[in-house]
Amino acid sequence: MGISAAESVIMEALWKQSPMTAEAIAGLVAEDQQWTEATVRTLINRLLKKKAIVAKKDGRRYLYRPAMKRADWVHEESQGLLDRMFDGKLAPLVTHFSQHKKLSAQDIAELKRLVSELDDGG
Amino acid sequence: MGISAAESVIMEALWKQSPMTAEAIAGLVAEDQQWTEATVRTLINRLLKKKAIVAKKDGRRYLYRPAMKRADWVHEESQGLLDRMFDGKLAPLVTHFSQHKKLSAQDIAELKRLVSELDDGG
DNA sequence: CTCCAACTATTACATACGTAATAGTTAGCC
DNA sequence: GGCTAACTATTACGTATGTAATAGTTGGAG
Repeated sequence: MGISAAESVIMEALWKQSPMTAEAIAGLVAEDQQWTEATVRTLINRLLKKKAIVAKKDGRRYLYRPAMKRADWVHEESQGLLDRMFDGKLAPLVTHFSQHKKLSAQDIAELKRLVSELDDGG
Repeated sequence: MGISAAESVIMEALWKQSPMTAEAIAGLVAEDQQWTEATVRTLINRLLKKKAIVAKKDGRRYLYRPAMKRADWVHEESQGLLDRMFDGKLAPLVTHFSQHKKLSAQDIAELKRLVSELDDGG
């Protein structure tokens, strides 16, 4: 259904740079993950099947690129979280963090700036 | 590892009211889910195994109650999302919503109030 | 005591996911 | 044109999850 955690590593690589060959993707993610190239290829194929990425033949190999925008994915995931635990709304999440995580002064400053800009810019 | 989506339905029921018997839980969640009582019992047992809930014998049956606070669970999940897609910080998530979801006037008012209170109360 | 009803515990099974190995195909080199 | 290296595609396998059925246990009614 959705993009799994492991698959999202591939997506992030492609959002950072694309199109890329499977080899290039493997190279990029190898910096953080302990995966073999076979694993990367499996994930690529699952993403293809899910239509989350597309492939275009380039000579003997394929070049892969995302079929969805990162912002859209981020939005789906975020809205999903809000729906599941914050009545679908952003404010209660902010409330939660303000009550539990003890936002840093910098976080608060950032939030204040954001909110004031919201007021301004629309 | 974590609490799955289906399992969280049981948790939410127990956070709403506890302790409860398996039957009572099944009754509560039956309003929203199409699950048989067997399914509810499976989920209860998995949550027990994960130590997310505890059982206490009450005569011939068990009473179940959460072993973790909802706020803690919400926090883990939320922080997980922030870590995975917002560099671990809250402000970028708010930025994302302000740019993409077109927050409603009410959302913005709420956010403004929250932020001003943050300033006040510490 | 024995049997049943009410509970709990065990087992089932399909799909998804994490992780990977092996098989199949094809573009070039000789 | 056939072989090999480089790619892709297929298959594998253990665990998690969603969903549930069946087996086992035990407190009470007779």
